[in-house]
Amino acid sequence: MASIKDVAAEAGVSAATVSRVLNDHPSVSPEARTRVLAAVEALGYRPNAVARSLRTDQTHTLGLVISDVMNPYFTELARAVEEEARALGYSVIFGNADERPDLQDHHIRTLRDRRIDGLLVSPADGGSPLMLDAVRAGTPMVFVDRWIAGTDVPVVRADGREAVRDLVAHLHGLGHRRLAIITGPAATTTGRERVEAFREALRAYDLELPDDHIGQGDFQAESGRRATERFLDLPEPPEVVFAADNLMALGVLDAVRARGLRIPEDIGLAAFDDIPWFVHTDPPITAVAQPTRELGRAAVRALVDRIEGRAPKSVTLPARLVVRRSCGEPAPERSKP
Amino acid sequence: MASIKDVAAEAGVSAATVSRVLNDHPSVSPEARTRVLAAVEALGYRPNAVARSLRTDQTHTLGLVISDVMNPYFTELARAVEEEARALGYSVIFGNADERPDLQDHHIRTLRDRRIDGLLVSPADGGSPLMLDAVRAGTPMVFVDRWIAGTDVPVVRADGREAVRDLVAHLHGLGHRRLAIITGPAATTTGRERVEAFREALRAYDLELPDDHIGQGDFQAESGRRATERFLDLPEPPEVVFAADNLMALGVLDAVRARGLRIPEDIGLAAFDDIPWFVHTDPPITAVAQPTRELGRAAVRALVDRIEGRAPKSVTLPARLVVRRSCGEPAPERSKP
DNA sequence: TCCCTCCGTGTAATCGATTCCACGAGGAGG
DNA sequence: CCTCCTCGTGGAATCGATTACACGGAGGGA
Repeated sequence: MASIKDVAAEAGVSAATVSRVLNDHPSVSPEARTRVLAAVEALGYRPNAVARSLRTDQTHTLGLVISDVMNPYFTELARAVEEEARALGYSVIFGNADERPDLQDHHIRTLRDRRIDGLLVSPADGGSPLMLDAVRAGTPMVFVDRWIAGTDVPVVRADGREAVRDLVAHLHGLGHRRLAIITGPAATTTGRERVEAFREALRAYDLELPDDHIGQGDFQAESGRRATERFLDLPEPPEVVFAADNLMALGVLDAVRARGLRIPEDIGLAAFDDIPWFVHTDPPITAVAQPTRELGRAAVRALVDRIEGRAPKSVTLPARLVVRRSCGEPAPERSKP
Repeated sequence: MASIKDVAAEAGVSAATVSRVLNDHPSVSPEARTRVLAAVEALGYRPNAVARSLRTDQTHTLGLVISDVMNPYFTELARAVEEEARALGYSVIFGNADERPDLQDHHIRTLRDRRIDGLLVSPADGGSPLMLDAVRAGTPMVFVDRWIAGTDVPVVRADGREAVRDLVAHLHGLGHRRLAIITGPAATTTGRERVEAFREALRAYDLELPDDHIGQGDFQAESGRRATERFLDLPEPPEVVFAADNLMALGVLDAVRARGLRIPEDIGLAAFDDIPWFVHTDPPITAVAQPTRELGRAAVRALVDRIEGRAPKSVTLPARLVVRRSCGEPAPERSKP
């Protein structure tokens, strides 16, 4: 692979001049410029990003540590992050933590070893020493979706409070009174917040949220299945289950189907996170939709602001309720008569 | 951030010795080794991967250029690739080509600029000059899922021929005779092969595949919708539609639902690629399942073999039919009486 | 005419590692 | 006791870029 010296030789100038042309430094004569450009063309020269990074201490690469790639919500987030990063001239290295703090640490470590310019994290836990080290060491960082308290890292996230209130209003309007929730890990902010928002919304209708109506989940399908089975074994099972993410909703579907029960006739279902497939499940699922792409874009912008010396700002975007049929009473349909 | 010199100073040895300890070179005295290790610990030193890469000409990074991240099949593939790569000591940089050749080229270019050790590609087209350049330049490469003829790049893929035969047998057994297919882009091998396999399987039952029963799709949901509408507008619409990927199957679902028709009563549906959600759609969808994780792992192993100087081998794994209810006649269910 | 300034360019240092080579000490063998 | 080999170590070159600095020549002002 041709190096800058080869180009310099071909163009009959020094490597310094080639570098100046490539970084369009002002003081290069027009003749030198054209000769260099011709040599670059002739050799198909491409600057070695590794060497450049070593010298400039910039990799133009961002790290994204995501809790679970198989979760469509995070997939969409990742896609949006990559798009915006590309638009701003950055590449992205993804790390899939699979909700495991040890894997999360692994990725943070290797990403920092590679001297990425900044880190986008959706923490799987309350913050490992390693992550806090990274923050303290001054690695530019932005939290997305989930965050860790007690740091001054900017946070880009959705606020579901309003949408959860709308959901409870919707359920109450349909006559449901015994509502249950399957939460995420208490170590995650989203795990805690979503129960809190739900509890608060219930309070407005003088509804209770007894402990046996709170299923402890981990944002994975299997935990949704287990929690649902426990609900169904209750002497008086809940009328509606609210899953705090889309994968656990899948688990609910599984469990309900395994017992030969039907949604919404036997039990209702709602989910946090809306994804394309929810339109096509049996039945279509009512969900709280996050502005996922905007979150991804905003997160990258905040991180790049931080990297390039501008003040990054935290962003909170509203989520909204999308009513479908999984809690009873069909949403208006446009089917032909 | 501490460098090797800082460690050397702290340990009272030269940088060369530190390097030797870290790469466990045999000739280092035990005392020097412990002093260096202590200094590394004390300073929290981590080698700069950028500098190391410049010197050794190895980045321990693979590039994965995928046609569409939002497609669950590729997501699963990406996950498997990252897992296996991690196990072998490599990181992965993903590039999402979104089925666009220009984006694919962009990613190949920036990945090569970053001097990735090898490239895993699922080509969105028949091979751009840039991709062929990369092959000719000797960049270690492996094609996964899709491939490009006329290169000696190893290919890791699934063979769906047998499973498609099983599918046609299944459909024929259910009494269906007018079968249609929605294909992928003719520029992709999977786009072409799947029609070919289908056509061949039909021939065994003396069934025709008239042109108006071939919908030209592009592996995206919208094209599945459009093709289905055209099928439904036919004087005698097909009895079953076979979508050549899971996203186009989603489009079929959309189109059928929009007309107020039902699956499988009014029209049957089968898909290439099985994904978790197909169990939960209305109705559950019959699909040809690829051994996605094994493909991902095998692809990484082949690529790493190539990188590390061993002879890489192409791998073809069989796909298999998973029968559900979307073509009629329920599959055996374990629901309680 | 002389001097100062500015412009274009090349030389060399630098980033942080790895690795070749040389050197001194110590042990083995003659 | 001398020679030779091995072992542990440090010095210095190297990877491919960027960039501070020096230098020569041209041009302008006094």
